[in-house]
Amino acid sequence: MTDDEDTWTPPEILVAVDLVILTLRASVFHVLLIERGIEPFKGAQALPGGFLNNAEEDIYAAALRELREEADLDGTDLHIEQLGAYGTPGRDPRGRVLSIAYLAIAPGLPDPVAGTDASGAAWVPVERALSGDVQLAFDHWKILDDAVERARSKLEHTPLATAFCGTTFTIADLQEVYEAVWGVDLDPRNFYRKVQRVPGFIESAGADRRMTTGRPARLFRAGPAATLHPPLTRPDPSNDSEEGR
Amino acid sequence: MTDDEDTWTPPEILVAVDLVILTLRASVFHVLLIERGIEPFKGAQALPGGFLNNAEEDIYAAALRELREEADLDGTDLHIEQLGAYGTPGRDPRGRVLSIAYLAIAPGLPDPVAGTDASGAAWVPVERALSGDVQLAFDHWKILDDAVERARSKLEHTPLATAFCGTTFTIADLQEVYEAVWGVDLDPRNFYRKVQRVPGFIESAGADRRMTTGRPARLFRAGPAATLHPPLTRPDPSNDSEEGR
DNA sequence: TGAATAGTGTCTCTCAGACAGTATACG
DNA sequence: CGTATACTGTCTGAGAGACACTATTCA
Repeated sequence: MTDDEDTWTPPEILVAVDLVILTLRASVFHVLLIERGIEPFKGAQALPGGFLNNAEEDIYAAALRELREEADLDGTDLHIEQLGAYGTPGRDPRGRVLSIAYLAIAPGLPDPVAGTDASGAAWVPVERALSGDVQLAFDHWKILDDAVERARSKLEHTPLATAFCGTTFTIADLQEVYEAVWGVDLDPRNFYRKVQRVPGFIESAGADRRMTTGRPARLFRAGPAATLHPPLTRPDPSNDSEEGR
Repeated sequence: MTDDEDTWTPPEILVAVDLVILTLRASVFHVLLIERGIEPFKGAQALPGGFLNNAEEDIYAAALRELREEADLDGTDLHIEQLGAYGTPGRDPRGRVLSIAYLAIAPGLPDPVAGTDASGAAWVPVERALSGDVQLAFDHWKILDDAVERARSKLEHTPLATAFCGTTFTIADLQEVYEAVWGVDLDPRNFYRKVQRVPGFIESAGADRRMTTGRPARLFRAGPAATLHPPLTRPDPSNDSEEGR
């Protein structure tokens, strides 16, 4: 905006939207990946996403549209937040593409995605997707890594864990979310008290119960709190090299 | 990416970079704002920023360039991180502009910015900038608000506060940062112990001292830690309506 | 009845906040 | 000497983690 005021015009750039859709399936933390059918990165796995439809489309609306087209999910039910912009030149071999990444959290979906627009959509365990065994297209490994860290961190200070559950859930369900996303084991009894003590985190959903062997559990729904006071802190990973005392 | 595979081409969009530069001046939390000299929003205050130079420029590099051009700051010394993308259609009355916002933290700069590219650059207290008394251009109020909340939050879990100080600082300096950014008063004695206990937060910078009235203070520099364990938590704002006991 | 899961009580250790008290500079 | 700032010690109450114990269901 300094030199060449008369002749210079700002460049126009291709803008895309990428989605990191996280969920819990059978108590395991999963992400939705799609096998690319065309070059570049043909045959590799990629996050669902695509370009803006037109120069007037809102980026958030584009994220909702891709969610519908590629995962057959209704974004109005889900937690969605923006992760950030990934715009390093060269990240797409076809040319300059600026991608806005979104993080979506879905309640456990029992069946693999089928009949969707993209062929080869599949839920992949996050641990496997980040392990290096899976070939990820573009800079999608970095985007996924950022998304997972964002989710892990937000579990501590926000009620994000409830977004992994349905409208009602038990405290054991909530604990499964924390254990799967953080990759740790938690004491059910301490977890129980801790969660109950945070004002506005969860509230009772009637005297309802639930089928299982053992004593029925109370059902809860997400409460009005936007942040957790006190927070639920992750166990310190510095206690790794522990001895049997 | 679904219909009109043969005829449709993705739209190209103008991409800009906006900077939220935060610092401490005389123990008060400030942000750098620039008075706009041209329409739209002529006469209003705006965050420094501008369009990408060309279609190959990296967005992070563009942020560094704007930092140099508009604030005469060298980004290699500063903490810089991406805040997010702001792309609502209509945010710029001239047309569709997607803006990538960056957060920069600078050590206290004693003098107002002068001799810079943009006329009317000024440090404005954050509280005043967000109060509504200052007319902010575009959606810059929202960007600033997000940036301030990001900074406040990161003070808890990362050594970000050291980015507000020079290479060496006293613990009292660090406390001023926390007090100014959070807008609270802290007990110096508890703060002292708390900060010292976090491994890797700060480390002694020799037996150096410092001029002031009263006992000289030890100097420290930023330590190697990327996150603070345990964190420094903000006082609970729910203790507002307190009585005199 | 036993197995399985849900939920409670209680102990101990650590940490946060309050604040008395000591140390070292300047005038 | 007093004053101002830097730093240390100690008390108390709240929360984290460990774990014994009670409650309620199904087979």
